[in-house]
Amino acid sequence: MARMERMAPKTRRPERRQEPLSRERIVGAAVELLDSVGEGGLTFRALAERLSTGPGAIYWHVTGKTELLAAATDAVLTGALGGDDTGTAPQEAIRALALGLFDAIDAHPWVGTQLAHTAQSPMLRVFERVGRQVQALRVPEAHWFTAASSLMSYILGVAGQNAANARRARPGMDRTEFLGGVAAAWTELDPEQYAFTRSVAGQLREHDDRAEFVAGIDLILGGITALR
Amino acid sequence: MARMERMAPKTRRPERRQEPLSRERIVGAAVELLDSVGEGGLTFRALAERLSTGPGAIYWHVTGKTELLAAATDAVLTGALGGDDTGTAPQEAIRALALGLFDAIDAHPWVGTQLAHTAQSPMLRVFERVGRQVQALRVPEAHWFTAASSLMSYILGVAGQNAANARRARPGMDRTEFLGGVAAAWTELDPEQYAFTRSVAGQLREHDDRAEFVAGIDLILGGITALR
DNA sequence: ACCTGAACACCGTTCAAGT
DNA sequence: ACCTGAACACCGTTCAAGT
Repeated sequence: MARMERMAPKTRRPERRQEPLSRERIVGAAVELLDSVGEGGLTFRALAERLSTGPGAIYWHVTGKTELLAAATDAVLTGALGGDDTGTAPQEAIRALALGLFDAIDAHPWVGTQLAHTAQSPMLRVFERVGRQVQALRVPEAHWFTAASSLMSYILGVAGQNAANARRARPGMDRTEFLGGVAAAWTELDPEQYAFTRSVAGQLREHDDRAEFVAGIDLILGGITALR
Repeated sequence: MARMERMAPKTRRPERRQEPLSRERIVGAAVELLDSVGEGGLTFRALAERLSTGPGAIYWHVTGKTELLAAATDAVLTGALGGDDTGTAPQEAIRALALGLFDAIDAHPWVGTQLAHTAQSPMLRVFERVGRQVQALRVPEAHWFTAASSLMSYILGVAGQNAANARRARPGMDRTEFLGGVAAAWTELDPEQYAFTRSVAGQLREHDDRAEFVAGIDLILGGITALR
């Protein structure tokens, strides 16, 4: 009896009584659903069940599925943009920002798809963050726009494609095992049509998406700093 | 009566008798439907009507919607990969290839979305084409994979995002009018949160997606050639 | 071998009715 | 003001039946 000191709280544990529905709770549940069951799993009925209501209730807080997906995307991206760059060298700040987005999209692959659909406002925030570092790199003003938009496009574009690749592999498969399989497939391609691809199959096997991603950033940064 | 020389052809116009269904015709009709009514308009029922059959007939030639979309994407991308690079300087060949893809995706914006979903084989073809030019640039072999995959990711990623932007603007709106509107909106952003974005609103106004796209390629090419 | 079209299970969205 | 849940219109896919 003394064993499990179950000092009952004075007030009953609050029964997990249904908090009221809210845009915030809905978007949160949507993100969870997207993460666990994928884009096809996000259904107003499934979402309603998870929130223990009817599907119609959701429409009181959200105009429809499009807005719901946009809000979910926004939530994830906002989380990834949390860091603070003050005091960091511009190149390093850009790498950190890029990796934050890369990891967020890798963890929530459906965000990659959404980026192509909506997501106006998060993109603007990315643009601003990148742009400030471009300024800090002392790039001539005439090149600011090009430099910032190239970087942003690369970051979001590549992160999105990486997520797509990840989705293709995923089914519990081990990473190196997967890469090995693809590399093996490359080796069996037609030697004439795919001479180059075959020649880098080995590099694929020991390749690291994340490192490759940063390497691409550095290529662009190299091009940008050459502008001054 | 002589006015409209309606010289009736000897043989009756061939009645446009129903050619038999085929994977090719189905994919062609799907591309047309996607172009004209967008991704939401591609329906087995709509497609069947356009081909004057029932929806079930399509399943004899195609396993489902996923394969249909992949095939449509493949068809467009294959068309864009038509050119021949032999005899062109590598940098120029890469720009041409990139622009071909950019224009194709711009003309068929739904391809941008699909790139994030499937499209394994067309990506491999892009990779090979880009890779050969990377070799021609005399990049050290250890960097082949990184250089080629950075370029490909940038090309497909940016082209896809451009298509998404285009879709946002499209409704018949004039291009410069549209850019002017966005630039004006940028000018009204919070000066503290969006200092950089506001400062390049003018550059946005006179900016050219296509030129910007190539400028980004050149940045990467700059970084790549710095590797040797 | 190929096509037909009704039928099935499921979806986003609406809305009268409730509290 | 907010929630309920049946109902509507529509979707991808299947399949027995036809030719």
